[in-house]
Amino acid sequence: MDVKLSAGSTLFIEGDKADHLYNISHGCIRIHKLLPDGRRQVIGFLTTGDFLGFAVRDGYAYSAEAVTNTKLCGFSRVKLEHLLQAFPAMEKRLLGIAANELAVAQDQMLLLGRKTAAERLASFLIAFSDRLLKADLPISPIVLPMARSDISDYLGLTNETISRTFTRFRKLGLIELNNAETIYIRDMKRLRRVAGGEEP
Amino acid sequence: MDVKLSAGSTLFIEGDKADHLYNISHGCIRIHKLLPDGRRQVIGFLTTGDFLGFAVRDGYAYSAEAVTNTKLCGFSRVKLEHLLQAFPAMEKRLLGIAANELAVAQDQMLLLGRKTAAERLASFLIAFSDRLLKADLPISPIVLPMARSDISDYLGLTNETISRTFTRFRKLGLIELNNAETIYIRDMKRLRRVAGGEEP
DNA sequence: CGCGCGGTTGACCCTAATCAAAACTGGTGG
DNA sequence: CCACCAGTTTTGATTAGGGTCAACCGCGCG
Repeated sequence: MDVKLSAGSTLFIEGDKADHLYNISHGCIRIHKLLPDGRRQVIGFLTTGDFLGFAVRDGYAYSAEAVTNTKLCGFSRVKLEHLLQAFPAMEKRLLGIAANELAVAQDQMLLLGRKTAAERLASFLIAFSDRLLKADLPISPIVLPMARSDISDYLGLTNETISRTFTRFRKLGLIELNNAETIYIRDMKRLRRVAGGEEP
Repeated sequence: MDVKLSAGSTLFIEGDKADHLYNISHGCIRIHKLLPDGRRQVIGFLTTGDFLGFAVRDGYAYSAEAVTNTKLCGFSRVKLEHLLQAFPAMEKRLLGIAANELAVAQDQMLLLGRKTAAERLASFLIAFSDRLLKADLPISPIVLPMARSDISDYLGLTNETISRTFTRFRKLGLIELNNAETIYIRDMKRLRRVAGGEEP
């Protein structure tokens, strides 16, 4: 079943009954968790081809919102159950996807627990660039669909720190910015070293 | 195939060829990632019954070391493949386990990205307590098998901060410590509120 | 007994957060 | 077309939470 979301709108929120699994046909979705006082952690950004809505218990563990206009393909949980019955090979594929998500999540733990602001932002840019490359999309410039506040909540920082770090990178000749969304990577090698924590 | 590890010894390190999946028969395993300069992020602590060694690519994504003397049951990847062929239901179980791990990892992202030191330590104690409860083990006192440095690297903090926060909790009457390992929770309700970010 | 290691405590520092304001940006309507 | 406004981004000044460095404590072990 197809779902269309316009930028900024909500697909579901944390705790909603998790009756669907979605696959993104086109667009960008942001998933996040909130603390009672409003502090937000963005868990990830999902794009074309990504799955969304794995849930262990009966409720979603996070909220999902559209960053850009997005089209999704939704499978009801019961229908999915039948589908898996019919194509057991799919289960293996889902397991592979979940294991991959897990590895990504663990990388993000390293980032959030131990990396500096510069290392976090560099890692983010590198990951974004690698994702473009793997999707056979043009890799330069990088056009960020999400706001600074989304990036900061993803990296465990504030808007101000993101902004300052961007200008620092600019002054170091690592990147170039036209406007806030459009980024040219000028020194990929050094940016990678920063992302890996090998360079101050 | 059974494996015995004595406290402190290494099961595998990040990048090793991931040819086995393990199930912990008894003991406690710590998994972690390192940055080139030695900064460490502990990804998790695994105990009796937990699985260990899901790997997407051909290498493990983290290192695994024994916290206490540990006994594990190891399945070679090929044998596992056969096992899954024979018992397809097992795949569904593995998927469930992976999805659960993913949810735990996402909670940890919220913790690492947005929680204060006090909230992190409280969350850790609550999670430990809940795990004891779920395993039908005595819940008081909590006996921590791991060192302060393990806890700090798990929570993205330093030993000193962990230590200071323990004494703060002690002074607030939230917990009581006999020695460094043995902890009595004295005000579970407030500790839970701190863990959830609802109390300063 | 004394050594060593892990843990605690103290003094000070630094990174990133907070608070505040200016610069842009895009959209609306006169 | 341009002035205005609201929201986002950038920049600046100051603060604070947790890190770093160092001393001290306490316990187990050779």
